[in-house]
Amino acid sequence: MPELPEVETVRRGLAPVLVGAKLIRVEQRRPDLRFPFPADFIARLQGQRIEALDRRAKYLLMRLSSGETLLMHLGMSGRFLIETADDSGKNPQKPGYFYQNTDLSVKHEHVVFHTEEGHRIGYVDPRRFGFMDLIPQDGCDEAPWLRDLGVEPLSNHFDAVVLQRVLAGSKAPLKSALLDQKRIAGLGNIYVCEALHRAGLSPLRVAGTLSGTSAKARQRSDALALAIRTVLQEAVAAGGSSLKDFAAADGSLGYFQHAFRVYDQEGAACPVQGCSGVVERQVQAGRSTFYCARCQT
DNA sequence: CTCACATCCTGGATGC
DNA sequence: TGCATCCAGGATGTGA
Repeated sequence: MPELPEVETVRRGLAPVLVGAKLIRVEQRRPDLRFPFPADFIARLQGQRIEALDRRAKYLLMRLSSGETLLMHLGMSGRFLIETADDSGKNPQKPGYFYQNTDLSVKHEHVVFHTEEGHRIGYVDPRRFGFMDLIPQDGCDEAPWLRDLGVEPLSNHFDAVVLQRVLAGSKAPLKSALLDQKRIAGLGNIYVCEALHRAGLSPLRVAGTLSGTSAKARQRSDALALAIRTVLQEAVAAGGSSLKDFAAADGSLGYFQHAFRVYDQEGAACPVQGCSGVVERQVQAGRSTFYCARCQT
């Protein structure tokens, strides 16, 4: 579930259950995910009260009463499964929640949080590209995971001028530059493709061409900054995107995938009014890029 | 420094 | 049905 809108959706789903709750028991089912769990992981969590649940880029940050922060990254396939004490598995699904205890979610449930309030929150991650760490709350922006992250695209600190600055001098393809978390934090493959299409910009264009003082560069960076904000806002409002993997097990109700204009739409007509192009797929830096070569220039 | 690429891991879809 | 192959939302470390 891993781009910014999906992580934000998870945060909003978990917050009502976790914020203010006390962790009375934590289970750790294996020594590592993508990386080893930190030393004394269980002991540093059990007994802590959760004071807040924040998000930075694609990271979830659980603020603990001990003064530490539990940092969690969902990788490609990480998700949370929430059950309440009186939940016999028949409760209706709620946005951002994953209820069904399928074989897959049991087999790949690596961490379980039990709260004093009677909730059981399982972390399920088949591919184990996710990870967890404990970092100090004071100066947590200086933690290695967060230190080099770029601007938060939904914050007030992001606009066309900032976009021009972070792309200045880059000879990388625009698509690759936007995926670079050091420049803008939180974009992934889907929303980069979608934002570029909305802005009418080619993923193959040299990123640095959006910088500079020409009217064209200004116009392009304006369009892209707006497209990035808009697509992320719409996706967050839709509860993120639920993709086809683990379809039977996936209890997510995010529905932004129905609003994709180019992502995973190879061969479809370009949805731009008056454009006669067809959505193409091209591999860039080892990953699929979807775009319309006619209206994205 | 910047960029392209392989790599970690598992499961699903597709093709023979 | 079985098996091989390819693909997937991410990010890091390497080597050029």
